[in-house]
Amino acid sequence: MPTLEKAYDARAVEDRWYARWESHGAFRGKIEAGKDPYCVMIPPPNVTGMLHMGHILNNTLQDIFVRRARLEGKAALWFPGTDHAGIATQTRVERKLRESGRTRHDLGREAFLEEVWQWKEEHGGIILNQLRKLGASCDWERTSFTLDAGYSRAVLTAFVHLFKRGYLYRGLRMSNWCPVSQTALSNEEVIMKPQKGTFYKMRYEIVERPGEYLQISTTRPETIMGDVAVAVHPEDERYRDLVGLHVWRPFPRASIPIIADEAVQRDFGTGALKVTPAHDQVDFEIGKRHDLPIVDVLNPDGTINQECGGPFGGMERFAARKAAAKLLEEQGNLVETQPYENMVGYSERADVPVEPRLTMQWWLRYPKVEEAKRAVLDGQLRFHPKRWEKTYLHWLETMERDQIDWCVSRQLWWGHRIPVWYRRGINREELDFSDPDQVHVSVEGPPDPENWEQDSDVLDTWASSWLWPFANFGWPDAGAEGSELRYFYPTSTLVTGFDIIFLWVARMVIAGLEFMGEEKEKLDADDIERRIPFRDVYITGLIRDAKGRKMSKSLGNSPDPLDLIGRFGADGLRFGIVNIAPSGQDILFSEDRIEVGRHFCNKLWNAARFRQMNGEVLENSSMESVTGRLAGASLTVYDHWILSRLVAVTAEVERCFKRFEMHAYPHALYEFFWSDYCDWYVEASKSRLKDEGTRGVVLAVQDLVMRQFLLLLQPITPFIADELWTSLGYAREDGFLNDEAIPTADQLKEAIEKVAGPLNGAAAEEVAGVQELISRMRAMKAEYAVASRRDVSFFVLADATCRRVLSQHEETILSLAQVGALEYVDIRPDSMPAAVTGLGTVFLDVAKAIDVGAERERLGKELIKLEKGIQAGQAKLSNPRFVESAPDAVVSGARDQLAATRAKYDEIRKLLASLPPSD
RNA sequence: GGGCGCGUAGCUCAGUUGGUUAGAGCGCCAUCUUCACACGGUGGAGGUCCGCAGUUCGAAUCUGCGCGCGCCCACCA
Repeated sequence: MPTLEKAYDARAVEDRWYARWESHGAFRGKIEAGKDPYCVMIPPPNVTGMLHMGHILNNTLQDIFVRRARLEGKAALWFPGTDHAGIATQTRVERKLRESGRTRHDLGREAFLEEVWQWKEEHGGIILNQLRKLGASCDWERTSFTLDAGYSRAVLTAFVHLFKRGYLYRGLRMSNWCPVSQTALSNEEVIMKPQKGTFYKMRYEIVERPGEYLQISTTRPETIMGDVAVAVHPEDERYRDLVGLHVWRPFPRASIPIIADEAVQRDFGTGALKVTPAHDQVDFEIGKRHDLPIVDVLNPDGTINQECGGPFGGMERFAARKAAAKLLEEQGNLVETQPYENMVGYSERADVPVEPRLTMQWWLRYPKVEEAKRAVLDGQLRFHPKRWEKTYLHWLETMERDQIDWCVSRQLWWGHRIPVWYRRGINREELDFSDPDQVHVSVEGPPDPENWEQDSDVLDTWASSWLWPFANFGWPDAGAEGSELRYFYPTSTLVTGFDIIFLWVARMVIAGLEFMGEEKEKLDADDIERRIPFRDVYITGLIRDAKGRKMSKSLGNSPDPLDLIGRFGADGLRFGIVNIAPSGQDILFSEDRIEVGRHFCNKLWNAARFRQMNGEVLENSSMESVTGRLAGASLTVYDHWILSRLVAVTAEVERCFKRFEMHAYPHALYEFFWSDYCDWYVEASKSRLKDEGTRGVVLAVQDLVMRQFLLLLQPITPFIADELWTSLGYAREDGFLNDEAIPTADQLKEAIEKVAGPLNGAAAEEVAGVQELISRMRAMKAEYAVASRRDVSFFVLADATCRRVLSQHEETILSLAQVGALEYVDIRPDSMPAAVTGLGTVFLDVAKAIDVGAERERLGKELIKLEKGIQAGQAKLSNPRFVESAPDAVVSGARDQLAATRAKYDEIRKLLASLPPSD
């Protein structure tokens, strides 16, 4: 058995253990007869991504759930993989090409895709190795990728099904266009941001009344060329007589009608709206209602086009805005400008304003929205913390009410190409999608490909990752009785951030409901139960810096997780980050806040070291072999107390997992181990360790505590747990903590009581009394500046009952309070500082004259505190309604407390009276 | 405009069916290098639980109003 070093060195331990785990296949998830399945699907990181703090928190929590499940005897599987991340990855490779002066179009589709695959081979999967450093217990042999052949087949199959079931359609609609990525985006990929700009008030001359003008406000004068009408509210008195007339559009000069439409807000701006159907959703709808032409003035890259762009053809859109304003001014048509801030949609990826643009896209009408809501309302799918259920439901309700469809096509090359073929030579504008001679939709493609042309778009990445929970198990081919899909699906817990509840979580639920079973229009409760992709969703907060700012590259406030692992240890980082994560709120990160994790590991390490130094490690390979050493032994009150606390902390951890209160989990571990075990139990048992006759019992208790504690701890700090598991002799031959079963609180209690008899329920109270006494004695020593002296004595004034307790604990008291002797007295010694405790009054023998004034003040302060307590207690107990209505336990508790407080109060009064008069 | 949440010690947060005289970590002050651990021990200072009103025998906890802050959703150009 190697001796442990003085300070814990995580580096020396962690890599070694991970390699052992992996080579022994410790994380392999498989069907195990008689065991309950437990499956976590990793939220697939972008294949070219790097580990950031969000991943650390998220994946630590997943690992905690999975490792705990293993200890609870479940067949656990953590399924890893990466996401092809269409826009992000394609953009990266295009950027690289641009460095050598090329674009993807120079290469052509096929050659470009080869380039991307090449990039993926070189740079993909770095993040997976980083997760190994963190200790993630993924089943790496399964590592999935959303563009793998099998996965792609699932994606295309889903598309074909949805098309055949009538949920997918192609349509010319207003969509969010990113001029940088040059593709359409879904609403969820557009982020609204406040943008400072200008509000331009301008005037259009009325055609039928030369010299008269209509004033119009806009933030976008660069789209004037696309104006096809001016709209006012039908009930707006100011403009009623103008409806039906025309105004002159200033450039290119043209006569456009003044129309009335209810979509116009009378009290906004001038109450007259320029209508640009090609570049605004509202305008588009007004255009439809009034049968207006559509004039598109933009190119796909956001520049103004030559055909309709009038004088600004070729200009970049924001330059054109300024130029248009200038031209208005020159024409005398600009009435005034004012600074203005409005919300503008930005492309999430490219971080530029998106353009509402009329384009031909594939749209998905969401199926099973009603069922997705019911899954949560009926409690089959649970969010933790629960309040996120409202966010989820709210989004689904909006989708349903406003019939918002999902734009699933992207004008990219990197992704799943849409499995739709159009017969060559047919006008694409007038296709009949129900005619298989014109449009072919299948996974395999048409049998005569030479006569067809495939849709050039690919699918939104989220339209592949929404199948993640079942596509990874081989759907649509798998699903037979006895298959992994049957065994592990629905998966157990999903851990993710609230930012993708819409993008991913809700859509996975919908996909599960739609595909995990026979095609069915309406689902009943049993169907929902079987089809949902997971039962529990644990939502994490966002990691921010210490000032509450989002972490970002540009701020440079995002620490490198690998660097942190190097300095704190993966265990230290894991413990630290979970320890500071409040329940479902954002997390303010700073290094000194996670230091506690490293310190805790070191404390644990040294406690194990202390155990090692005090006696040979004995046969410890099962709980019974440890408890067996307690048989027939006489346990002290401290033993009873710490073993009761061990049972209690085991129950507390069980509660944390059951209720998904993961912030309370490290707190419970920390407090038990540091305060109860190290500060009190280990310290109090030191004297018994020096005695041959009692050492064995103490070591057995320590071994039992450490064993159970390592099992409780392993999910959060797996490396050090396994290291100590082995060095303290708990490991079976070549085994891991990973393979062990954790005793439940009930099992632990039963095992202890079987050999040692019932645990003493009153031990806690007795220990608390001794702890109070010791603390008071230490405090007095510190106040009188004799803290470092061990030869001071205390006099004790106590009744017979207390004396009996004190004498039983005398050795502990002397050693923990660092006192030479306790001397029992029957009368109050004069002129000594004193403290009143539940076990009697203690007097510090300072062996010199005390400062009477200071002592009087000290006691006086305490008297005031006690007085307040007495008043509160009296007020309560003299109220008959309290005595009648409060539970008996509360009333008797209040009585006991009042009595104890009174006793202390009286004793202090006597102490004060016994002090000599201060002059 | 609609929705969600937060306000407790200098800082970050616990406090889950209302029940003793409100807690932790960090920071701060003092003290100790005593044979597990200075990544440590011991002691201490520090709080009108945002405010007001209400319900109750009893409120940090429940209700209402107000103040301050954060986030999400949303087509007022």
